[in-house]
Amino acid sequence: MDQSFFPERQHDHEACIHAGMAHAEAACESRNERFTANRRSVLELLLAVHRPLGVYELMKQFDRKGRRPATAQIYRALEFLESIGLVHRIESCNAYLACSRPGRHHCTIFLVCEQCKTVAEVEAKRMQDAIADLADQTGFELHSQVLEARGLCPDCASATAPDGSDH
Amino acid sequence: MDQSFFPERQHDHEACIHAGMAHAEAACESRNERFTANRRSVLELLLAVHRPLGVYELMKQFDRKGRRPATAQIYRALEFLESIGLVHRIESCNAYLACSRPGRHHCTIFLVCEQCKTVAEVEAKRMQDAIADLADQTGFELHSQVLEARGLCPDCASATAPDGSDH
DNA sequence: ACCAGTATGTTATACTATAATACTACGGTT
DNA sequence: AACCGTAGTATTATAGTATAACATACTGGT
Repeated sequence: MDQSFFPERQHDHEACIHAGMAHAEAACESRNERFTANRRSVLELLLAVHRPLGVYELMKQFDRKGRRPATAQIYRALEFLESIGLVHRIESCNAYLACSRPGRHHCTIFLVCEQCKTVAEVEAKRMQDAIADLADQTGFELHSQVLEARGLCPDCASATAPDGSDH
Repeated sequence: MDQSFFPERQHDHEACIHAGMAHAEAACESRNERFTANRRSVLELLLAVHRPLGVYELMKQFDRKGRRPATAQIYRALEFLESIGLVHRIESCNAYLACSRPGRHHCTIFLVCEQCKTVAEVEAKRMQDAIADLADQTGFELHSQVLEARGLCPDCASATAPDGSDH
């Protein structure tokens, strides 16, 4: 069983944040967009966890020398980050997640753990194909799709297994 | 091209509302649940259109002899209707849709028209299978899924086609 | 008539989202 | 260097989504 789609317990999270920021830096540069302090802070907060954060959560953690930003500022940063594919909105959580595979614009599905809220972002080619076919059949002009699965990640599933066992 | 997944322009909408209410009646009866005035009104409003309605929209149209209900009442009715499969929440709209295939508990995907907001609810067996396989591969314990496609319904797609034609 | 359980009415509050406006920082032009 | 337009920020206000808490009313069974 391949669990590598969910972040491993002992993965090097510092490296993972670092890579995210570095990629963002490059992505902005290549588009001639500015990676401002506002945008930087929001992305940093999102990269710090592998789960979606709501705007209030972001706002509370966002510390610009004591001042709390208004929601509008957070949304602006999120909108920008989303527009260049660095952040995804998770519809079933009304919250935002740092992209774990930036630069690769594959169609993905989000596996959302209802217990620990961790989200795995995994490629969903088969589903993409199924949706495209379906659109063809129905005459629907497909623009985008929302694919989210809800349940328990491997760790939480084994922790809450009916017999309490874990193997 | 099969467009029957989207409601036809000239379909008998009265019959369609009627059938929805009749099914709801039966569903409540069979579960020993009460189909109260509150629940009835909300479902009627949703059945009156083939698109998702937000809670404010429901509230405004909801006329209990001049009195506007509070949001809590609407949410209570929605929660109940959703729990017995008569209503679906469309995550990407933050709004609620009357089920167009009540009684059949298949896995479905919602095709949401971004122009006219009409939603088609179509069976998605292939996607269900793909997700189940994916869950197996990743050790994810699947509870439910959110499948929504966004784009243009056949009518709106042809109306906004680049050449303006419609044939 | 009473009781228990369910649903409602109401108030309050938290969270999500966007509009509008004024101000500021940056880059390019002359 | 002064000017100017654009993009981004700061701030205020407001709309829409969602839930908690509590009192009241309805329903069915004994």
